[in-house]
Amino acid sequence: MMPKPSAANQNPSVPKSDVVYRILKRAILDQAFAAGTKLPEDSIGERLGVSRTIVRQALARLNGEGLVELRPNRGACVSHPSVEDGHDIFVVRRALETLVVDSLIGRLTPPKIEALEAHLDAEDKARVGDPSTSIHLAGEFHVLLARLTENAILSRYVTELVSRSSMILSLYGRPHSSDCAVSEHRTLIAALARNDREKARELMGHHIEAITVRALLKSKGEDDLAHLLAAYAREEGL
Amino acid sequence: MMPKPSAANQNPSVPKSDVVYRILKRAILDQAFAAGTKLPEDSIGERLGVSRTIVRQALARLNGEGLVELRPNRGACVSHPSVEDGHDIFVVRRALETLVVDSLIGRLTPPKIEALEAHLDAEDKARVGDPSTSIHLAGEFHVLLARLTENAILSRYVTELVSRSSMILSLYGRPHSSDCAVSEHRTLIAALARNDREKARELMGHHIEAITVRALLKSKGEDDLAHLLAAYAREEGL
DNA sequence: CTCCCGTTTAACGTATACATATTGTCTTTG
DNA sequence: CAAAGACAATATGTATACGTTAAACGGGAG
Repeated sequence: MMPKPSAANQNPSVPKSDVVYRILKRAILDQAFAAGTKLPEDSIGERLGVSRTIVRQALARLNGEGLVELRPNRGACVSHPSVEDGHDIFVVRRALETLVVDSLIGRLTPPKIEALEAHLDAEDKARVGDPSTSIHLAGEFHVLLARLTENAILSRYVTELVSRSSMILSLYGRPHSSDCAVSEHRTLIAALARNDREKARELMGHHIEAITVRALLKSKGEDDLAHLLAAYAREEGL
Repeated sequence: MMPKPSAANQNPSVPKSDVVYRILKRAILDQAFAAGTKLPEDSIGERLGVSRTIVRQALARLNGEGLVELRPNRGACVSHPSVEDGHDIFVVRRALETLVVDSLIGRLTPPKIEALEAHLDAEDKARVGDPSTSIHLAGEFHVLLARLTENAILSRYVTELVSRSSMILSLYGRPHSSDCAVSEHRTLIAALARNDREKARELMGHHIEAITVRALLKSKGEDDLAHLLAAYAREEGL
């Protein structure tokens, strides 16, 4: 049996903890680990050929981003956000992505617009291919948009929210909803390109709302076992 | 010399790394450490009576919140945000705090309003006392407001932004600017209490803008030595 | 006197070892 | 038979040790 999954020793100039962080993050977002899955430091470290120290750091970081829950003395597990968490996330996301649009108006240089359109093309191409890639690109679109504002904090927050949105979508969304319609992205970019602030804001608002509906649609009182039980327990006075 | 600063061993049910995290965070926000101060794991651990492991975790967490800069293989130091960072922070803060107001309208129960007014009274009392306490309370007001939305993500972001704002203020603000005028907080709460959404939004917007001006006022081309040097260097083609 | 390069030193990155807390199970007892 | 307590297994919390990197220093050549 091979001691490591693949890839020989990487350049040590990139800390291992970063590598493990990315691996775990990707695994979680790709739903390789279902929500609630326990993430023991030992097994992960052994599987990845690193010590617990590294895994621990990665888990702490993921916890900071809301992807991993860290229960003291009880181990880490993949986050299982509630429907309420979902609402909270999308409410904040709408505010911040509207700010993204605002920040971008009047500051989108031609090369930036090109980058965006290149991304749209990629999204289109992926639409007929791997659905996993398609979903990933749809999220990346929003991340790219945020990054173009050159506002580091805004970019970081949007990135985090997009990640968590994708968790919400996988938990409560339609089985194979295509996340974001590419056409909505296109019309938004068009409005941005002609510096139509009001239209762009409106489009982004509607777009996020559409995503919200898709992500939380299935949630009309099903599937969120923990949440339902909590409701019943409350009725019983527990 | 005493091996530990004070306080006997605490309950081990609260992880030491949390304690160290809070100590360092407070120290940074109280400006006990100036911006740019190096934070070597060894010395801090020795001083606090914990191992490097603990300090390391705390530093990583602070880095995640933007209070500490973590240069690979070169150690950690207190963040030294630029004026541009300051602008970025306040832009996002305005968007999110406006969202806070929006979320609160129509949902402020009497006990919540009482809590807010109690805080305002505390702010008033502190105004004549310790200026450090006063500044701290002014920030806490915004944190409290955000927490009352019961939106965990929103609350976390606002808390983080308030922390970073205080760093900006200490770096670029007027020497003894009183951060937030308590009166601005009072009028805002009044508007919230009578569910006047438009007025409350407007007041919050103006308030954040006022804070922004106070925090970045001194920055008209002075004090930010590194930034200025960088500008000159750029002119000289360096 | 200045610049370059090998040496030194301090600090980080990582692994490992020990201590401790929690969970599930088994036994015992009413 | 059910419930309470003890024990073992598992996994985390923390400390320490080792290897390596990068900044600091000092000597020699130009």
